[in-house]
Amino acid sequence: MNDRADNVRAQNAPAPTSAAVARHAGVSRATVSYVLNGQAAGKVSAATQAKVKKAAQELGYVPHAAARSLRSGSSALVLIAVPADRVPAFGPLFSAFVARFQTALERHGYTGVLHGARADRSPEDTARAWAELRPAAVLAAFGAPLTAASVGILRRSGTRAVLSFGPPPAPGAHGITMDQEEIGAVAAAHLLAGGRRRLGVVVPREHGLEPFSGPRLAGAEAAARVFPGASVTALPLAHTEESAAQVAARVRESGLDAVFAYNDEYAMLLMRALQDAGVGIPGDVALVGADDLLLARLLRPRLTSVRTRLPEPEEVAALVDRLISDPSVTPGERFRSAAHIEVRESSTG
Amino acid sequence: MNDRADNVRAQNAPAPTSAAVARHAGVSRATVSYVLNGQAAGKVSAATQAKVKKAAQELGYVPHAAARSLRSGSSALVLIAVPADRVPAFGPLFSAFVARFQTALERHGYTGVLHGARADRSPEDTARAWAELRPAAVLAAFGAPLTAASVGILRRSGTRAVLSFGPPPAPGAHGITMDQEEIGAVAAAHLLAGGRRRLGVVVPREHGLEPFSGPRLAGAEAAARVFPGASVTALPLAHTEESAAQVAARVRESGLDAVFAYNDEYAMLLMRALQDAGVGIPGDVALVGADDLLLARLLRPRLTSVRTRLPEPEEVAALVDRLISDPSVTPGERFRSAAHIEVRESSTG
DNA sequence: TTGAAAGCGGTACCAC
DNA sequence: GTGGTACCGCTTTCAA
Repeated sequence: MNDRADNVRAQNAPAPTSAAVARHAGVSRATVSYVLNGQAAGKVSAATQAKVKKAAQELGYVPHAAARSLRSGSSALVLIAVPADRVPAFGPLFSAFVARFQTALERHGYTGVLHGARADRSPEDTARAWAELRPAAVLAAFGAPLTAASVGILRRSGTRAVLSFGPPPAPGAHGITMDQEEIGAVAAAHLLAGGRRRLGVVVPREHGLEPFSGPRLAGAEAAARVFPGASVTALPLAHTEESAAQVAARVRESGLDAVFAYNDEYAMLLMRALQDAGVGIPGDVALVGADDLLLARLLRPRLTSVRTRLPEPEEVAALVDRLISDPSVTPGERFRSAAHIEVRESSTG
Repeated sequence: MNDRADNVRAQNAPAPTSAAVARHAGVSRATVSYVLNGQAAGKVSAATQAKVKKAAQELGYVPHAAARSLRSGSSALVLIAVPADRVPAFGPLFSAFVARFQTALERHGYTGVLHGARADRSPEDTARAWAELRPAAVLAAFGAPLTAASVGILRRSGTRAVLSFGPPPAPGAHGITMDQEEIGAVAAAHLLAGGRRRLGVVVPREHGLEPFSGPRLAGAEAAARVFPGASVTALPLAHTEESAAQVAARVRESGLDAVFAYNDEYAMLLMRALQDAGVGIPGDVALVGADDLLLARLLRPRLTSVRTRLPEPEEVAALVDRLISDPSVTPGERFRSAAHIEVRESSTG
């Protein structure tokens, strides 16, 4: 073991290039390129191929992705953009999606990487930062900023596919849309059908969830409009116990008889606060969450939850691949989620 | 709106290059480079600078990061590698870390991206995949495969810093180590000090958590060894209700009086199952989780939880920056977490 | 103050 | 079957 010496060597010795491999194998760079890219069939003799592979092996040669994509004019990079300050808010559903999506992309020959978009920049600056990497595709997830202008920046700089994952797509982008309004509407419709009329809808205070909370609230309001005597109250709630206690008090004072809590995690928070405040669930207040996490089944009472199916990561990867191959396809929505409600104890009775 | 035409244009018109900007501004490529990189002071007249900037603006020019790093010989990319199949298991703590880490890196001039490492590849193949991107640094988090050989591959291909985040570092890598044994030891010591002697330790069945669950179990066993009459039983548990019910039954039958449940999420799962099985907490069984999520305070009884502080993302970013600037620094551990236990109702009495 | 040109690492056409 | 070489977009020395 001689770490120190290794380090010094590592910083002095430049990375082996294909030219180095060629020299070491006694062939030309062209030959190296053919062999190492499987273009050697009928061009390079088996003996030469073996020599080249051996040389590459011995030198520890690793191709330089940047040089390759510079020459070929297209990169294998797929950017999965998420708003950096909201990452913690997404939870296990999205994490699982990303993990499988990256794997699926790799099978199609792409490298998917997650890139956090800073919130303190304009959508255009953000798009320029992405465009510098010359990705083959950008998937802007969950409200990562995407405007018509930023789509233009990306496309002009050679990005072959721009997709919006979550919110409706910006003009020029393809969309994999999860209908947030429907989630609110389904939750509210269930509560109204159960006889509740004074609905509260949690609106997270956490910055950046507006693209979700707004439409969910709107969907609930729309559903309530068709029920005579129904009302909907917005309930701003931060993800802390203090805030939950305040909202619980407010729920009691204003005599609400049902709450759609944005998602399961806010629902758990609020359920505790309501119970601590002596509010019976579902007796006094019916409670509905969303996402249908395992969490929902673990709460007591078990939590009714609206589940919106995410698309299969493999399908999205295939779509991205298709769009990269043929970017002339007219932008449009390719997937629209359907919301389904899993009724449990927290909203019945 | 003419999306179709825009698309066709987008695929035909190549991305504007610095040469295009030069032509459009009527200057040389060199001048463009100086102006756009702030090297223009005392070299280029103000009038020319304005011309260049205007031209870049008009053409929608975005520099090509690959070409730049190819020429300059160093990239601004920092790879945050995580095992793809384990991403969902990490939870909000790590997500928040990554978000802030990326932001901090950006302030140092780097671009941090999350890269999922497929589990079905050898550590060396994985390292080669990373090396193709020629990152300035690689942070292998939470058991992304890192061996002495893969560190070598990275360093030889020009990666200036290789860090391990979580497990102890492989030879040649720097380490930001979170001591898993200590977590188990602290939990067990607390339970033993409270008079419990028949300890169970949850070992998640989910693949890929072994680097954490193993040491946590070992730490608990070590702590138990100094208490006469104390025993430790490993409790394999999958993250499902069925599995939890089975483990709960087993806990009751084998007369365990305390369980360290790996983390808060498994603790919640098991708490429910135990309560459903009529086991009193903390009366019959004391329960301890880890991570100290908000979740822990929301459970009833409130959950005792071992918290291990993560390093500040800003500090890690600064460390990465320093290592990139001076890669000759001898590898070593730069941070070692300290575990702290937050005692609540689930383990007292 | 500006421009010409070399070259980073790889690819692929064309000639031998 | 193999090698020479132009070129991808950008930076940077060296001359003008």
